[in-house]
Amino acid sequence: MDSEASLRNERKRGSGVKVVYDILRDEILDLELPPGSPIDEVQLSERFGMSRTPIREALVRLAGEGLIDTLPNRSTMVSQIDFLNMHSYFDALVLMYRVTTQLAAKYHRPEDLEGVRTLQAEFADAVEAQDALAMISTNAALHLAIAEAGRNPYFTSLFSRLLNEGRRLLRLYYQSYNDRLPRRFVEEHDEIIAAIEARNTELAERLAREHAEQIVSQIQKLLMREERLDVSL
Amino acid sequence: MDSEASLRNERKRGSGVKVVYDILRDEILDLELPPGSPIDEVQLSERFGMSRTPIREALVRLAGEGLIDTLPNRSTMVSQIDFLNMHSYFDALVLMYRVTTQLAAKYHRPEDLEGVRTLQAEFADAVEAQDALAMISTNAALHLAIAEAGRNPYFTSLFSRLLNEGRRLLRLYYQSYNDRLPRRFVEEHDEIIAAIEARNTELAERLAREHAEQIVSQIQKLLMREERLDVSL
DNA sequence: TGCATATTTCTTGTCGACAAATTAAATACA
DNA sequence: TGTATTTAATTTGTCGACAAGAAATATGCA
Repeated sequence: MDSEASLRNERKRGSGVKVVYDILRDEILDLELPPGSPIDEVQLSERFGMSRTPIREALVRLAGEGLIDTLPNRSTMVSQIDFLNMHSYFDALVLMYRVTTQLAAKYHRPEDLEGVRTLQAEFADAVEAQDALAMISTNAALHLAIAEAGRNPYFTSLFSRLLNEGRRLLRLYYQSYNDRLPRRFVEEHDEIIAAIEARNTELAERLAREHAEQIVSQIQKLLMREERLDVSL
Repeated sequence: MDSEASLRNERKRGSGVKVVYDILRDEILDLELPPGSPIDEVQLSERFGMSRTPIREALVRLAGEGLIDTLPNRSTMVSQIDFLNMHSYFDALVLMYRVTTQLAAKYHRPEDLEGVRTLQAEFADAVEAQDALAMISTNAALHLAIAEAGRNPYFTSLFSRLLNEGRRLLRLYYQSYNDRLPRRFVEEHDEIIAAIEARNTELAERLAREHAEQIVSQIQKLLMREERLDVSL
């Protein structure tokens, strides 16, 4: 497993941290590194064929985004998904859906919508193919593109963080995405995009709110189902 | 100037980065390090009496919060205050004022209000003493305490970031705070706290919104005055 | 055997040094 | 004198090594 380490000498100076950061980030979000997994610096330095210094820098960045937890002088591990404060997450997610969509209707430029439409087409393909993992990631990319058209970096960065955490959460339950609901999401996306294009801020906000609440209520149903399973075991 | 470096040997392992991070952060927010200031790693390592490694880690964290900008292989410097996208900042600030106050009215516990009242008293003292710098920092602390009573870490962390950036911004114009307006802020704070205690979410949200818009419009007036000055020079 | 203490092992935090990238200075040339 | 190319100096990115803390293991003692 030295496919990454073998790049040792062809790496450009300064690119190491980004590579490590991106790969670890994806592995955490895809649950390849499940919550609670220990993060060993020397192990990572062997795997990526570089010293501990750049590894460490990547870990500091991940810790800054709350993806890993570091206990001083002790182990560092992938952060837990907090099921207790889930309502905080849903509150923030719904609000960001609303406000970013509203701002997109207000401030977008025509060329922004091209990228959005491309991603919407990819999302529709993923739904058609019943590829739940692709649905999750293209959905996040789509809404992030809408947020960027709203041109408020504060909202966009918070929204991005929330969508990433959601990616981790949804991956736990992606099996149940194989029903008829996603098709409704495709239609809702189309409506939202149309409202943005028409610069109808009120409608865009309302549709985004309903869309977000749909998603949240579905996740909550999944969580409750899971809880019942826990009890019955 | 080796008052910091002289602590070399009494420092506990692992505390170095936090010290450097905290000090640099304050110096940036207080404009002792104005936007655009170059950050030299070896200079800092001499000043703090430690190697470049912990300095570097502190800088990575500061970069993660957008307080410094790092160009690869080149200099790193204190990030600029972005006057062009100011409306994004105000939009986000007002929304966070509203939502955190609303959630505080909903979820606060009685003991939360003790800390809030203490900070409100400190704010009133600062206004009475016409200490603009203290007003800025106690005001931020007060609203952050309210946000924490709302118990949504996503909103609280974004709000904290916004208040910090505001601290930097306001410090540019704090002279003009020596007028009668701050007294009105004291009264508005009292009303907001009362609404929170009464768990009147709608009122709390409305008051917070008006309060935030007051502040924003005052800052905007200051900015416009400054622009006129720029033109006349 | 059961518990407290000492020792070893393992992981993290820090260090000084080196090498690559960039910038500044110096030299060559028209 | 002005511009292009080389050379030196500065600064960042990376490395290997060492030391401090904490955890695991071993030892001493009742």
